[in-house]
Amino acid sequence: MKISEGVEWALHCLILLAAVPEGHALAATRLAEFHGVPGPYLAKHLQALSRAGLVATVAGRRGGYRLARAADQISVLDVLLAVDGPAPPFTCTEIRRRGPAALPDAAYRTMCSVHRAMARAESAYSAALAETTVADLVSDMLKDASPEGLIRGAQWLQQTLA
Amino acid sequence: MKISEGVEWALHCLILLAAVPEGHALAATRLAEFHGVPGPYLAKHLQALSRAGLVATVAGRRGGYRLARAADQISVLDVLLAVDGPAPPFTCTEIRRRGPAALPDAAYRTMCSVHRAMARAESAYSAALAETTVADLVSDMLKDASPEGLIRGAQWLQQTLA
DNA sequence: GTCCCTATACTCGGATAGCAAGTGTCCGAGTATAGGCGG
DNA sequence: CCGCCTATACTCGGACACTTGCTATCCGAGTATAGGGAC
Repeated sequence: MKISEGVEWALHCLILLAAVPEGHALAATRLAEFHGVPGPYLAKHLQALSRAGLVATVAGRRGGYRLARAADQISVLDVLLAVDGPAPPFTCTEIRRRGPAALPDAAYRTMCSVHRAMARAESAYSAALAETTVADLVSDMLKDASPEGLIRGAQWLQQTLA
Repeated sequence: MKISEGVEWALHCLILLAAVPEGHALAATRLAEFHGVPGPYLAKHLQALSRAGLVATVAGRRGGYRLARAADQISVLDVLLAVDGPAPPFTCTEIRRRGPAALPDAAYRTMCSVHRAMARAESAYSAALAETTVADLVSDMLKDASPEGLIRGAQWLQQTLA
């Protein structure tokens, strides 16, 4: 089990985008250089966020990405589903229907016990991610980050948007 | 994010092994043919369970696998960690330490907010899996399965162990 | 009849190929901007 | 001086190679068993 690295990148990008004032946008190249990650590949994940409707794109010369809705209306779960895909981590292959003890398909009305147990765990996982929003990440970050780092980030942002 | 298919197989194997009476064992080949999965590959995952101490191996002619401890002492989380590996799904690459707003490593005392959010969700996930045991899976399965299927399984097991 | 020995057949265990998905990169289509030109 | 037009430079979007890890398989080392022989 492994979560795509792009999820982490996307979340950090959304945190940064939350600091961009209305009417401005950040290009994929800028987001990449701020985070020190390969630009073209980050663009791929930003496109996924765009398809999912989490960020809006602004075309043209001073274009780029901006949040499509308020930061407290974007949950971490939304980001995970957008970047990593909506497929659940555990997929039941119904192996109980194979082998010498198999029965006709009509005999299997309910999920198998293994599937139920995994589904319960995934619900708990999703719930935890759904109740955390990008706005929460921002406030958590502001609470713990060193003033020095925040100042540098703000200066970079101001200079880049100018 | 995708969980190895072997996790499902391993759980079903443990459920079946829970039905094996004391003093007997089931070979990997038998477990594979009961579940209709490729034998040599299943063996690989059974070895992982063996390394983790969840199942005990019996060598020799009438050998095979049996549970290493009581079914209510084996949690689903144990199985996931044994088969899928102990590495957490989300790995923080500390991208906040890169780019123009980076600071010396000493400035980063706490986990970043993204990392904390993912860690919370994974804790909820692990907790849900830890409180479900193989014994629970067995009783759930017995509750819902059709009598016909249970009879066939019991017959197969009796015939195989004889 | 009982015990011991040997050969056997079966078991697990790790090392070895094949394949799919994630990772990383590139170039083309489209658009807001900036400058130049005409009125 | 103001408005319009054109060329430009920048943006996103999807299509193309590469690497890592999961999937699938095989053969070798080790052991309890079953049979045969000796006492």
